[in-house]
Amino acid sequence: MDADSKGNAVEAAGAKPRRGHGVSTAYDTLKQEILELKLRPGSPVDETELSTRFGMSRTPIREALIKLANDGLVVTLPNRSTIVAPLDFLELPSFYDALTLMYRVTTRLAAQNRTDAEVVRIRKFQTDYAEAVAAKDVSRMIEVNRHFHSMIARAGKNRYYIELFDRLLDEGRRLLRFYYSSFNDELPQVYLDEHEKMVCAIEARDVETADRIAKQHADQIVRQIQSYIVDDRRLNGDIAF
Amino acid sequence: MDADSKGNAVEAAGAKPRRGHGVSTAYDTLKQEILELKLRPGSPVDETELSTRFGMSRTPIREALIKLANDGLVVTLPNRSTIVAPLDFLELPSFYDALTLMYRVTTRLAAQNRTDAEVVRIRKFQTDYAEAVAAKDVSRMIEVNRHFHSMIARAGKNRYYIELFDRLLDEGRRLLRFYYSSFNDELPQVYLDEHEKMVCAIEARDVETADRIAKQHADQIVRQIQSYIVDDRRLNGDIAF
DNA sequence: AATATATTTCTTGTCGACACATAAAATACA
DNA sequence: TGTATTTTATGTGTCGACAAGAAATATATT
Repeated sequence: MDADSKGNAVEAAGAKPRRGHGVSTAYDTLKQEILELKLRPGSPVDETELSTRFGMSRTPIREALIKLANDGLVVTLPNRSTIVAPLDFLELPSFYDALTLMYRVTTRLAAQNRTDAEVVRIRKFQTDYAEAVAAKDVSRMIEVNRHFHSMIARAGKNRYYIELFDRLLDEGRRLLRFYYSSFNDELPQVYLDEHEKMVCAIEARDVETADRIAKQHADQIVRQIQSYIVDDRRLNGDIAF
Repeated sequence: MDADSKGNAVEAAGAKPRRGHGVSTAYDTLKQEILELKLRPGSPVDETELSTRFGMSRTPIREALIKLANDGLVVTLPNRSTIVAPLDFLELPSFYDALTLMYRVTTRLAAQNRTDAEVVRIRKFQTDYAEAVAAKDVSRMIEVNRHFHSMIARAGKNRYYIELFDRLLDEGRRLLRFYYSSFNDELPQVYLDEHEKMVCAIEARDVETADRIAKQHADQIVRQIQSYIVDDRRLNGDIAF
């Protein structure tokens, strides 16, 4: 399972790793792998193993793990190994609540504070998303979707909302990944339309409409995740009969 | 200025510091000092100096600083000394906005989800606050105020809101500290009354009232900070004439 | 004298090693 | 056979040291 993952991220021989690139590469790589579920939720993360894998000392690994712990992507058990943060289904209601609120607030603020340049950048992600849908590249869809909404939050220019929202979007990315097998071809089109309306409202500086669409969009996503979970339950439930 | 601060946090000789208490003591102490403005915003934080001061290696100091950086209390300049996060007045509008929203959301949720035990604990902080007001202990007032609202957020039981709110409350603590000289004796009583109404609404599970009081309370605090800043400007403005 | 270059200094980023704490394994005991 | 205790093993927490990078100082050059 992790046999081939060893050594594939080792710096190429002869490369000169700049001072301080150790932590960032470890952090970025691990974050990506956690979000894409290449590292399974709950699985242990061995510092020593990572240090050999990344070809660096344990110190930068350690610092990267602390950052990941602060992002909520990893849980540190004192004196014992740290593990990839589990997907806690009991906390899903909190997640839905916060996600919906942040969708609304960031989209509202974007409609208020956007610059023209930011609208252009948001539209770029929207076309990227459309391409991913056309290509049926689910992985890319999930990633671009995250960037799309993150860009909207940035146009809102509230540092606190941006950080929380990014975190929620990452968590959502893990959830969607977890259930991406049940993705059917209908839903992406709904998202695409909602995104379009959202961009238009932001461009028109129509705060109330932006708010309404954001709420609608959030509800849509929450319903989707919930339906995934129901489907999942049904599969496991078969055994009981 | 920092002459007497050296060595006052060194572990007593002969004490056996448990494994892992290094980072937490450094983290807690530094956090406290930053929030109380004993460490001035923008001032450099030297790892080596701290390691001698706390009587431990640079490694745990480093890890504590990374955590503080993630809390936004410290800014790390690559290959350069890290500094205590400056109070950025340009970001105050964002801060007001987020603080108000979090006041409302957490108080709403507390009214919805509180247990009886939590109401008791919230009331405890309320009486502590009253005592601090009676004793005119501004420092304690600011600290207890933070715990009071943090406890309300905890009663709301949304992890994401709790974390963001705690961070905002800490930032607010620094701001209040910065201007605490202008504290007059009228305002604390207003807060006390509002807190009382807030607890009653939470106890009665009256979500709408809780929301209204929270907004009112947030506006009150924002106005206070703003008036402080206006007074501050006026002082500096005199030079221009 | 002013600018450009070399040197020194100082702090961070990284390393390898060691000691401690916890879990798992092995043993003793009822 | 099941439970309590000791032993081993594995991985973390901490340390001291070294090297790289940037600012500050000194030196050289026009």
